[in-house]
Amino acid sequence: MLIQPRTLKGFRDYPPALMIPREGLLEKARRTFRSYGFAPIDTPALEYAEILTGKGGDESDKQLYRFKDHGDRDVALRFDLTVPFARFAAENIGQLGTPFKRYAMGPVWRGENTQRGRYREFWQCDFDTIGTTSNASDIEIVLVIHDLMRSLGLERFRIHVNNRMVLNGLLEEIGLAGKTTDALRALDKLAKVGRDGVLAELGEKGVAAEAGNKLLDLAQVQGTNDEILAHLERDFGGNAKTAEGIRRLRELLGVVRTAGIDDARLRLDVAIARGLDYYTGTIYETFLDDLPTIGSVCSGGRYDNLAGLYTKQQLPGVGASLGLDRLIAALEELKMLPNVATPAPVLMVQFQAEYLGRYQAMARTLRAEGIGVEVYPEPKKIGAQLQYAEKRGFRLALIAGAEEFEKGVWKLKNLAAREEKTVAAGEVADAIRPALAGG
RNA sequence: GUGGGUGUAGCUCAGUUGGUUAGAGCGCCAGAUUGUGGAUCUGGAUGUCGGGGGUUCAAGUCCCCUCACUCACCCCA
Repeated sequence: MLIQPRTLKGFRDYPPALMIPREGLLEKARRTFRSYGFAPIDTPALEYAEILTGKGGDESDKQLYRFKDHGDRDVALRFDLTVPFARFAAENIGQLGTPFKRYAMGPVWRGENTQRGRYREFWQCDFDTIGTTSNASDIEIVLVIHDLMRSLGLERFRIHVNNRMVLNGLLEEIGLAGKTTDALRALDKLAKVGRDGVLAELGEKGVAAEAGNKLLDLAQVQGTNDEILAHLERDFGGNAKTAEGIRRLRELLGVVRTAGIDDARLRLDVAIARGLDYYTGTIYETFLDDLPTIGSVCSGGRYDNLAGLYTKQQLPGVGASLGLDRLIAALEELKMLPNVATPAPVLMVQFQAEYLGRYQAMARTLRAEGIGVEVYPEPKKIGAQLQYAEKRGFRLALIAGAEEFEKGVWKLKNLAAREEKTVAAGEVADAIRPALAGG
């Protein structure tokens, strides 16, 4: 009896067509993080359950993959990279010193129901700064998100920002301080369920219609980012928390603008709150203009108390996380993924088997020049080999037989253009480079 | 986790009120074409109808269970 080959719900295989762009995105993300001075770290997939529970709220506890290991230890798979980082920081901050900036990329697991762009195993690319409450770090996160998205080839996106202090202050002022979580969760759905929907949910949670309306009025203030801030300040600037939140947001907008980023990229959105309980200040979400329904592809915020669960030392932090698999799902849907199943751009046609040695010699020469070359393994008909090359997404093919070797030349074929030119043996690499440069 | 939808060839799908050997397009393979792939022609292979069980003389079609995908809720990357 054969075992049926299959994967678990929410867990996936990654064929070359997914893995090649995936590795490309990871490489670009890595370069961006490093360019800002974030240093790489990694932490285990498995942690003591007590490290992870109670950090993201009830919901993330429910979603935890949790079990007893062979030593009867209560363990769980990480559901994000931020909580393990807080544990790591608490353990090692003495050696690391502050401020400390790190990036980490790896899989996380959440046992929730699947949906488009939503899996039970997915990769996050996290970047965080800990050890400082300086708003400069909050602002830098916006710059990183922006440059990250651009480096990944995305132009049409918008970074939504908010600050929990603004919301917390507002809630205090309208008498909802005790219902912060309920109120924020309801408010978070504004874009989805509309004003009446939010009011209804607030009503269920015991919030009076008057307070609910007040909250919504504020969350729905229209205008430019600056106008919204001015409006909030006028009405609630007297509250210390709100005032501080506004100050930070205003500085953020100003610095980002001065740093040369288009205002239209940033959207002050008082309605976003984020479900994770550990956020305390600035909040970020990033949406694709062409596919907003897939959700935020890069989110995060400031968490000033997270590491406090593991150490008495004050370790505030701020950061965000790129949802790699969700982003790839979006790119796939937007047909922005190249249909390439080969990581090497050049196919060496095995035209006449007796010249295999010469083919391999040329392939090695090119590889030494940094050009990826695959030598076709069988001396099949040239047409068949070219067809293989096109199907896999090779850019160029090299062809040579007795005639060419006699003259000391190679035929270099551009697969897409179906154009062929003859190149002297010593100039093959030079001829290939410009042909590959054009995207 | 809750509720709705879907699941037929590699892909996109058709398949009438249950009724013989389950179809189309595209793709794939071989040949026409033993130094060159987008065309044409000829020939060819395609499937446990997601899986299991049941009703029936008879199930792709009806019922139950299960798995996966998908949408909504919830939550989130």
